[in-house]
Amino acid sequence: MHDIRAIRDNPAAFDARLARRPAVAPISAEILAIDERRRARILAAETAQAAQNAASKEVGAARARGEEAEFERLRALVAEKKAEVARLTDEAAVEDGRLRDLLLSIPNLPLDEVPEGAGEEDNVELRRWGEPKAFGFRPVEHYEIAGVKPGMDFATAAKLSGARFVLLRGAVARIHRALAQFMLDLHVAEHGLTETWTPVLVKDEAMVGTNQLPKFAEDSYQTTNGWWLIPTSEVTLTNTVAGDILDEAALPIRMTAHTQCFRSEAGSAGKDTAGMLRQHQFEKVEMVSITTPETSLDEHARMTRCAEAVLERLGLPYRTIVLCTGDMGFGAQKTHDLEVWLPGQNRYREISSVSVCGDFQARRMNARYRPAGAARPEFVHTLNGSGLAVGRCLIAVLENGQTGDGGVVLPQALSPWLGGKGRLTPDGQLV
RNA sequence: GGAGAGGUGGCGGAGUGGUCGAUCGCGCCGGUCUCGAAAACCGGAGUGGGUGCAAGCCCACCGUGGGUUCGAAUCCCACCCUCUCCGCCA
Repeated sequence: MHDIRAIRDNPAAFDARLARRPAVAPISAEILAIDERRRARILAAETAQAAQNAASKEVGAARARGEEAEFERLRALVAEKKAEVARLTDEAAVEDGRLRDLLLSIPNLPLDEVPEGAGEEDNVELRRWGEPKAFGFRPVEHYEIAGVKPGMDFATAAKLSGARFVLLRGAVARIHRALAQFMLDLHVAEHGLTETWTPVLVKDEAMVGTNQLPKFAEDSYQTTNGWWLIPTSEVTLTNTVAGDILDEAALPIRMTAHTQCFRSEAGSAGKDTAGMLRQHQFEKVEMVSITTPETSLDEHARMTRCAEAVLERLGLPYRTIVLCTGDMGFGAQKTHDLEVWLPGQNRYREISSVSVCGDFQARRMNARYRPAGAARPEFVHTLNGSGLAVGRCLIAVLENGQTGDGGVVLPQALSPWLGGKGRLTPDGQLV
């Protein structure tokens, strides 16, 4: 959410920065018009309230002095003011709600350094790591690998749940689990993140805090009693500090969690329907940092490195790109995407997204810290990043390790979580 | 799900109709004392909003939302949350 004072101070600058996102019209004039109405109503309501309070104080005094006529006069005055206050505060609340709704629906401002662009095609590659392997055969997609087929069962999942679900079994299920454990252990032991286990059902306000609501309700699932299934543990991890005033010494807070994630994939009909690239339910190891404003950009670089480290340990070729203004998510100031090489598709595909949100989410969830020595609390900065999407990582491991005969050589780094085993045979055995 | 207890400022904990934004203790900040520190003593400090060049002034906030009353932290209603016990249960 945006700072209304900042918009008031320099509406043109706000519009200009916002305009760097495509298809966003100038909106400061509308905001300021509502804000002016709002402030006028507040002023009127508070003036009336002050008058009521003053009269109300005199009422008691008049009665104590036994001035019956004065008592009755003041009583009537209070009653009159009271009605006025009720009407004016209602009006003020309407305008206040209108302003808040509008502010909640406006995306974050891209940092100046973010490249301008309309969409995916304008993203800028920052670096590449690893060489796509030269196979002596035509590599296939993960679900086409003979050794994978027995362990990746879309038909049974469809029987249970429908399209965009998968059931993993045997060796493939174990590799999937190993990947998640490997990621968590790496982040905890070597990157210093705090392992966290969170609910996956949350209240509205948590979803508002991390900007899934109010605008993107159709992308998530809701239970009959109103809970939302988290689309990412960014929601729970980031909202751990909602409403808090933290000591500066407590920052940065670095968390990681491995959770189920649920997405309706509304609007993605026909896209990535084969295999387990895009599912309604998937696992992700997420990273979230809470920092001071001064350190959030450094933290963004650090978090990106944490995600990259996962792919490097697994020996998976990837590239790191910075998203252009047209491809960036709603809450981000700047986003790095990691794209892993998928030989079956002969292209790089997104496997991680690392974003710095500045104080955008902190304002929504009222998360602050008290700078050392200073008097007033300030909003924290929040960051989130996948480290990594487990299902997609499984795909990458399987496709990059395929040997052409239906088998797969697995990354050495996973060995401790695979009981020392390192290969998937063409008939689906882990050996 | 049932019964009971409770939700007050960074923490603990008073306060059951007005003068309470709220006693007090701890912690925090500044000062006196000290070579320095501790102790002691003195002083300061909540959050948000409105208004003003500013000093300041005004409004709101005692879990949340309603209500009663001239007036609510205090009374009433609903809801949420926490704790204890019971039930059920991975």
